[in-house]
Amino acid sequence: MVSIADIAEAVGLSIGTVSQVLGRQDTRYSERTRRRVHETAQRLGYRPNAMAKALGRGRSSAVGVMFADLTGSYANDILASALPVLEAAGFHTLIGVNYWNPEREKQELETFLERRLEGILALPLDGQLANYHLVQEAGVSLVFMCDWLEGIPADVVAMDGYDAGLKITRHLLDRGHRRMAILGVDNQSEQLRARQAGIRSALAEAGITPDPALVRFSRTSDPESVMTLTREFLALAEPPTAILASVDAVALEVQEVVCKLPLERRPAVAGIGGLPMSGHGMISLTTVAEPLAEIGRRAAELLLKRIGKKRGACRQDLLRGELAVRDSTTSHPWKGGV
Amino acid sequence: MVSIADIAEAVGLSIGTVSQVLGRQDTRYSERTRRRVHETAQRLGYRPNAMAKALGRGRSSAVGVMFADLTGSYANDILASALPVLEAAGFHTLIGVNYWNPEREKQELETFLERRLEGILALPLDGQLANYHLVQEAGVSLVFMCDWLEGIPADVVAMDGYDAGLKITRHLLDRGHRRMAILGVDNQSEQLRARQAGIRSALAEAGITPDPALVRFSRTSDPESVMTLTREFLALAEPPTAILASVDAVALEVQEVVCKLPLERRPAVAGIGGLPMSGHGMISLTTVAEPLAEIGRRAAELLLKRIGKKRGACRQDLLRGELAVRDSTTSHPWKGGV
DNA sequence: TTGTAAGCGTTATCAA
DNA sequence: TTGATAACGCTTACAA
Repeated sequence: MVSIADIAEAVGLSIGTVSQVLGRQDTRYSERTRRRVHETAQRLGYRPNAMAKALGRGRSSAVGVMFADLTGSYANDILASALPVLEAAGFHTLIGVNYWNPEREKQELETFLERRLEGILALPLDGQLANYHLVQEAGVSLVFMCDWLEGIPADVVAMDGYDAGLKITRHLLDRGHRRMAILGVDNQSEQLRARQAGIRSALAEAGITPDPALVRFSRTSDPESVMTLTREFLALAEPPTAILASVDAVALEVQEVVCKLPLERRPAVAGIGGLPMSGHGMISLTTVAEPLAEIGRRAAELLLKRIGKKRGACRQDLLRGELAVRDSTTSHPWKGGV
Repeated sequence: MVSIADIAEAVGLSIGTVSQVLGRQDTRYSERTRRRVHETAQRLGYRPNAMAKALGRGRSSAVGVMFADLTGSYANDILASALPVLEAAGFHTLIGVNYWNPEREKQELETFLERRLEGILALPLDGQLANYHLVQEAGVSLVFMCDWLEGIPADVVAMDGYDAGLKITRHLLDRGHRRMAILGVDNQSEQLRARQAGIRSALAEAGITPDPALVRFSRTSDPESVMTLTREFLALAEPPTAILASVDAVALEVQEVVCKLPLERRPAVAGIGGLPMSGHGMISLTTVAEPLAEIGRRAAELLLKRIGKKRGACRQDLLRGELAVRDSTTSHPWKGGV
């Protein structure tokens, strides 16, 4: 691999000079020198060594982004809007995936730290305070996206879950539903808690006390669990007229069951999140869409600010999601209200 | 940041000793020394600097994986099976995304090279020979996944597109379709070419010469284009009884249009790829599923071999996809054949 | 069993 | 406008 030293030798200049010419767009060297250095670098096929550079400068100029998985378009959409911001500021971005495994989350964060990343954007697994303690002890800037950890003092950019819960529930109420089932997940992250709170508030507003039999929590990422609960709802003496899931993925599973029923027995279904799948004409799930692009952009900007000046109060940036009304709550027998 | 030198000083040993103790599981040092070094490292909160380590050893122990985007579960599933293999061999994995932009693909590959990655797993954009020439000139091991570039001598692990085309077409023929529309995409990658070839072979087998009016190519990633073509098919004097898309994403768009039609006018729809969405009960698209997990695992293994011994003939590992028969081709008026 | 010292490929500082 | 030289944090002979 050709190094700066090879260029220096080939062109008959010192290493320092070559480094300077190649590293800055300074004009403190003669036109002739600069031209010769660049030409030689080109000719020799020189490619800077990022690690040596980082070591020499004392900073990696890189940040990390941590996701639980890469399904749907979560990671895709967030990165699409975060990357340009980060790159414009001269940062390279490493992507970490923990596959919902706390152990792996720790491991990935650890490699982030070993690579001396200057900041981390993370969608944290719920309950893993220790992992992010690690990050903060290491003095690395941290911004949570989409969710957060009570107890870790970091900036947050996320959808306003309370508002989302409120919106979707009011929508169902508006359509005349008085008896709706609430399907949460046992993964009790702050974001999900907020959504639940919003849902309950909306019900309370309408003077409805949720029937305990209609409030259940499915095991995370276990489709079977969701289907079973759904069937139980439907088998009740007085089944719900609507099923509201606090996460789109769960709502989609609910639909798997519901779509087998004859039209007149199907409850309305709604979710929260805005998975791309929910927008397909054959699924058409009513939901509140998380503004992922906006979240990614703002999170990146906030991280840059943090990297700039470490200290300062934590910002909690909650963005409103948009209600997407679709067939799953409108083209039903009770269309137009009771 | 605490370094190996800090530990050495604190414990009263030389830097070399500390490095050895921390870096190997050798037993060539006294029990006492090893214990003290480890304890001190722990106490001081030492975290090795990955970049310094790489520089010192002359190898990065890292590889890169390049994707076009992170939607669906392509990247997710491939990584899920590739990462364990790579990690077991002591490699860290960097993820690159090019968002279908050749310029960005080049840029990302360039940073891979600047970080001195030892190998690259890539799902290449079609037609960008130059980008991967770059990689090979740099002497970095390369394995293509899912698709490949004619002209770049690299190992390949992908679904057998020809076989997939054959399978899905035969399935439609079996169900009695004689007049089917073929919807490709103008992105003519090798994988897509192979699928088209398979489709044509199956038709030829059945003695069918495709009606030119029924073979069209949509602009990649342009839903409008797909919908328009679909409507044109349906508006023909003699409309097709089935629409076969060479990519699931396109088939899903076709379904967007088709699902609005009354049942008796709906053609069957089929795709190739196996997007997770296609398996949802409300979509239920017949397709040939790419064995992503297997592709990821094998690609990683092949890459490791390549990193071991650079030279050797290129392997082209084509895996059979599995036909998933679903409602989109079975629950139709012509169910059971013409 | 431990220490010394020469790299690895840069950047940065300070003379010349 | 250039050239030495000391970092950066670690590995790895080789010497003691």
